[in-house]
Amino acid sequence: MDSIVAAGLEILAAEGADAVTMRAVAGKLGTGAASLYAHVRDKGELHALLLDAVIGEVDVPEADPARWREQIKQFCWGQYRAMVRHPGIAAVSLAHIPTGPNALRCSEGMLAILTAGGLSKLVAGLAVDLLTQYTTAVAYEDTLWWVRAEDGNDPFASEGSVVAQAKAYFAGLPPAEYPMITSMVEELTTGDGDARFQFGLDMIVAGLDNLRDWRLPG
Amino acid sequence: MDSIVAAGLEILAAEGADAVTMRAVAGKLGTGAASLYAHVRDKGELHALLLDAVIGEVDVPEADPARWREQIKQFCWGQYRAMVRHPGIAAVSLAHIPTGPNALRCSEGMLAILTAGGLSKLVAGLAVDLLTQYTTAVAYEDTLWWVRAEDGNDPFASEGSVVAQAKAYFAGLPPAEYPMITSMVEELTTGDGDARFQFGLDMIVAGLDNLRDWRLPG
DNA sequence: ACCTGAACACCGTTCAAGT
DNA sequence: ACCTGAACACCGTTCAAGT
Repeated sequence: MDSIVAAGLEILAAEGADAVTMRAVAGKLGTGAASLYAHVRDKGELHALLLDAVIGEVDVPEADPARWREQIKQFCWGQYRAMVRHPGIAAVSLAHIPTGPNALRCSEGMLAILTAGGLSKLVAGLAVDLLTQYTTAVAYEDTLWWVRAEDGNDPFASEGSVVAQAKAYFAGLPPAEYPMITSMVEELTTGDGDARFQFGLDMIVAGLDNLRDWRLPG
Repeated sequence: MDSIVAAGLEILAAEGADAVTMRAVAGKLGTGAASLYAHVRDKGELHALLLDAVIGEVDVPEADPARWREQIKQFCWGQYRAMVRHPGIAAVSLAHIPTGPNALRCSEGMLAILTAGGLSKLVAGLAVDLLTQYTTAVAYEDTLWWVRAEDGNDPFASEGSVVAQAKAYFAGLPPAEYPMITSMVEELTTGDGDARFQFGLDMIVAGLDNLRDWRLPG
């Protein structure tokens, strides 16, 4: 059952989330797909196990009230890097909403950091969801590039050329119809995944700072 | 080719994104799956067409510099509601990163509103990605509940009982291991999808207000 | 208890053949 | 140009049969 997770992670890294099929995992273990059902209820549970294994690699810092902004950013960077280390897992996370033991440990740690920082319980809870979702979504977008570069037939496909392609696409649009986009080509295509992730983190933390006592409408 | 989109949207609404197969769409049209390939390159293009059709329902307000905060929130609410009206489309959007003509029109309008509000071009561009991603992710989470309620065998499954289930789950955790979560059960499970979406919007706009001249690191 | 092969009911996509 | 049936190479899952 542990070797099942290991085999799944190998396939995930090599061929992406869609390639983690019952048959492929069983094949890597030298057996048939039906054998897996003795250890795992279905494909969804297998994916959930992979997800929680990856989340287990993320460090959660002890809450230090004076440094909550750095700490929450540091944690999210750890989660982001763990997902980038396992390309494809972000897709699994988006499809599942993680609830395994390691995910709980992360939520617990994030709540400790955020409430130590003076956020209300309600805002801390909402922030945990929002930060997790944001981190996952950016990691997912990064791996979309990876998959596309992988199975495209252009041997020069790489992160650089994807940006170049986007730049050419925006620049080629009719300026009359798209005055904003065509006048902002440079700004729209600058910055790699890491820089863009940093922007979102800075922005979310700034937003939390301003809404630490936000209340439900009505 | 227009009827293909209509058939796809019908299946999407009735059975979710996974049910929009070539065979199902062709079946609804009284033909075979192979016939669709005369009008559409592959399943991905079909999904992209559905996505752009839904995005076409979203209104984009004329930029009014004094009201950029309300305007951008209003736009995102429109996009959110359009996706909730077509359960399942959010999953398609997450998998594709929309680039159709209607998506371009939306990006153009958002950039106009945000730059009118005084955000730098760089921040406006990053904000468009972030807001679109946030809106899609929340709509997607909403429809996850919907799907689960749909195919669960519990006839009482509904939004209310999902929350009740989560509440019971959190309350049942060992307090020694999860002191934060168990002491915040009420706050963690309060607020429906709409209220949570509003929180994120308020937070993102507050964050943008504080980072309107953010620059790339280094 | 665990594993297996074979089968069932599905997929997306291709392709030769028709009109 | 458009449509079709049949086929290919896959899926997840079940189940009777083995050890």
